[in-house]
Amino acid sequence: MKQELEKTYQPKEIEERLYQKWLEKKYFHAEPDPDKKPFTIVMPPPNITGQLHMGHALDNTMQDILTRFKRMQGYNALWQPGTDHASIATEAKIVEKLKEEGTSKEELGREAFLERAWEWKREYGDRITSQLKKLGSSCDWDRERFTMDEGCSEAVKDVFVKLYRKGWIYKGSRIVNWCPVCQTSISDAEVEHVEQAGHFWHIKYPIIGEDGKPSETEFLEFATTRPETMLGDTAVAIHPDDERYQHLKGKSVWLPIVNRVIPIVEDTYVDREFGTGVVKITPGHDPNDFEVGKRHHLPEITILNDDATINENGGKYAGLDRYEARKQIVEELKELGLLVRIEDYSHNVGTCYRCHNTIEPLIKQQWFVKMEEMAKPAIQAVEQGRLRLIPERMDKIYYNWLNNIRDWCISRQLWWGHRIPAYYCEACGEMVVSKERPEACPKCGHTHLKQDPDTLDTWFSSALWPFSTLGWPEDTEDFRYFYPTDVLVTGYDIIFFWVIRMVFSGLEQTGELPFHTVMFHGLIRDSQGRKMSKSLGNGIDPLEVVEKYGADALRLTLITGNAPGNDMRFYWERVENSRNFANKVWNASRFIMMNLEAAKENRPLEEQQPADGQSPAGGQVQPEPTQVQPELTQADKWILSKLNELIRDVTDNMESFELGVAVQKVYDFIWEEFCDWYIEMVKPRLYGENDQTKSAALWTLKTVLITSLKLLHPYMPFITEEIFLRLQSEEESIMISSWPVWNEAWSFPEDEAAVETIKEAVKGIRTVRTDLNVPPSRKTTVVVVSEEEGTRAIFENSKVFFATLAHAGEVQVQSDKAGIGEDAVSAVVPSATIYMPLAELVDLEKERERLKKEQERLAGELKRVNGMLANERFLSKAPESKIQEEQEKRAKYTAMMEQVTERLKAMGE
RNA sequence: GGAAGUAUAGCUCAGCUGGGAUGAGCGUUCGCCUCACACGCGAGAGGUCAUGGGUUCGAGCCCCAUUACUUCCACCA
Repeated sequence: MKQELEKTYQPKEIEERLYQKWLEKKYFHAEPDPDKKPFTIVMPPPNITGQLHMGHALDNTMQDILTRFKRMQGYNALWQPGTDHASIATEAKIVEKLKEEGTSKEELGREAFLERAWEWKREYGDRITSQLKKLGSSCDWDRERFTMDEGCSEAVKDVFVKLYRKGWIYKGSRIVNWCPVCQTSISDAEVEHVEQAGHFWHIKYPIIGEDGKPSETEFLEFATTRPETMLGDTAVAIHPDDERYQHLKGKSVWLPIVNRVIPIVEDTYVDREFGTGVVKITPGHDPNDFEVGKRHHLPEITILNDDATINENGGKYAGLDRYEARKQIVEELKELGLLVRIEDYSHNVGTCYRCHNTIEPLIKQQWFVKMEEMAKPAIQAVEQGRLRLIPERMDKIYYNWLNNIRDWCISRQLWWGHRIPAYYCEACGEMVVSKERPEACPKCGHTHLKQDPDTLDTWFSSALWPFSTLGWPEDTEDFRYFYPTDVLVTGYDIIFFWVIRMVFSGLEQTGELPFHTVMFHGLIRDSQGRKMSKSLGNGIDPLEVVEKYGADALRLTLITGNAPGNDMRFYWERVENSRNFANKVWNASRFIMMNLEAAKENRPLEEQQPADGQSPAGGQVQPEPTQVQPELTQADKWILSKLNELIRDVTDNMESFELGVAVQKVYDFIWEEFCDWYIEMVKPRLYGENDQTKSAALWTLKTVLITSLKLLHPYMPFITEEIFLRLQSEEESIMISSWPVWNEAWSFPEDEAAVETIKEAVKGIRTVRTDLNVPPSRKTTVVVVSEEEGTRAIFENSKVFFATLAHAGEVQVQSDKAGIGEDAVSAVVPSATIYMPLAELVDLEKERERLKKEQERLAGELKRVNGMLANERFLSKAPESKIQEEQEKRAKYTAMMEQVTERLKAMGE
């Protein structure tokens, strides 16, 4: 406290130093403690390939706010961090790098490739976590986990085997989404449908005549967006009731190019209204056709290789890329006279969510999770209110997905990830699903078993994250104590990938919901409302913001005005405003510290008598300075009372996850009430030589500051800690101090109202002076006239405020207008009329205009209130309190109107 | 083809279960370097809360319809 504080807040050095201290002191670390209630949040694990972006910054700021809030409330708060191996994304990056090096994963081989991947993990795995630290994240780094840790992998194997034994994981040959670039199958959730401009090729196949030969006159016409798939056509379908084609039932068509006779089948899947009402059926490459094929026992012909080139079933087109083949096939059909026309057509194409290339439906042997049974309890959890989604509208999205859920394809043809715990006997082919590699085949006893080459969908392990990180499936103390977790904070974009899968996995595996609340936030967009993306180059690096303005400023920016589930635009101007607020807090503190220092030199400040506070979690709490000093003035009581209300409101808002609203209230309180009013009001007492109330003022300044810093701490951890430590040496950190609690002793409704009255009068005087261009240097005599004795008493005791806040010289308070000149100007406020003899300074014509304007305004107000009170139905139906409220307003406005009118009359109007 | 969201001050957004829009930041106008802060202080201007109906004593908020933009889901080949 010795050193002089900088005039502006300099976050950089402070943030680094404090975070280091927090780490050293282990404040973030949580251990099971039966005497305290736990509060747990699991961090959505960022990808090891990832770089911190604004989405992470928002996500983690919210989690940190909740964690710090609960920690201060006395909960045993655990914020569990970790990273995700992100199998497909990481593997793609490594493959890319290998390509640059002129090699490939095949060349390297599986083992060497995995070694490279682990190297990658070691190199980049903690990049993102070190970036998170720059934000001030108070997660328990001692507990950092990785989805491919031994423990998490154990959980994955355990769940896989359990579900397999239950029959809810199965292996089957089904049509799946195949990404020819990533060279793996992906789940339905991982397919992004993108509208693309394409073509509709109208093609006709000759009908096989009675003679068994293709007709030269009779054709069946249809249209397709993927002509190359004709190589795999095994039928043509019509609707059974389509009158146009009744005569073709049971007949066949000639498949050109491949020269194959394929049947005409009848299926209600065909929409008669669409196109010609004819569909070519390619069971090998279209999910619907696959179903049709099953119903009609059609052969399934695969025509594509894994890299989307045509395979040997494509005859002369074999080896060509899918698009090249398409081009040439269209050309050949045209030559054959079978291409009717080409139409421009815009349609939805499935693309891979990782590499954005067009996926191909392919028939593959894959592993699936049966979803029907597990979906049900997940739906019920929300229906019954046991799981709360914020905002509530997410419920519908949640239900919609679960009600239409299809089996989850979990196998990936990738190397980086959890390998599927299935083993095949090399002798008899028997499959064994087991956590450990079996010694011998249970069927034939052969000892050579080969593990399934596939790995699991990366989301399979993320789905277990809330409990696998706590040691499950072992019955650990951590798991018993911290699980279920409390709140999950995440973006709405991963509700399907992750949130829902955690819910049903948690319910199935642990019998409990993994969390009771999910708080969704939106996206951070650029100033034009566009998504921040690498390709657009419009992303803003959160670390750059931290570097320039500090982590606290970034955090405040991201939270202020951010409503759950809504997107938000990023503006540098908003960060500047946050920085300005930090500076405001800094300077208010600087002012208070300077005065505390000055006072110390004269006489020691009395220590407060703390009263016991009780935390909702029943944990140990720091004492609250609830004892009120006897010499507190009205102003002191007013700010304490306001602060008390703030404590209650902010706590309520935070309990309801209304973080943006809560911080706005703290902001307004500190800047307006505390800085602009209270500190200004208190100055004369501090500067006075022998003011009796000086120590009360100092006590109040310090108490209000510390308390509001605590309320602000979850949002702006660094600056609040820095000031807290400089202000008082007895507590070692604000982050482990106790959260303020509303208390009766700080409730002063009368003093609150009195100071509001004074503020009103001060504002009235200021307005008049400004309107009439009275220079600030000009002090004026102020005469406050009020007929009401109580009001006079308030003003009588507050004369000093008119001097400091309203440029007043002499102040008189009286019950009538005795001695007031006809040419004084006046400020009419609800509680009083205030006169200032300024005639020689102002243009009286201007004063008349001003009063007339005021008269107009009051007339408007009176019209409204009178209208309401004249309405009989309002009087009979509205609640009594509302009516009374309006009546009071009427009285107030009527009185003010009288004053203004009288004043105008006096001025010869 | 379904479903959701958004439409409030020049800009970006808050506005809790319906009760005067004294809403916030930025911008803007005027006056101030007032001994914590010009990253500041004081005083303003600026909104028929998208449109049309309805419910209600009373609607930014509830209901219906419409328009615009955004997003999610969906197998119309």
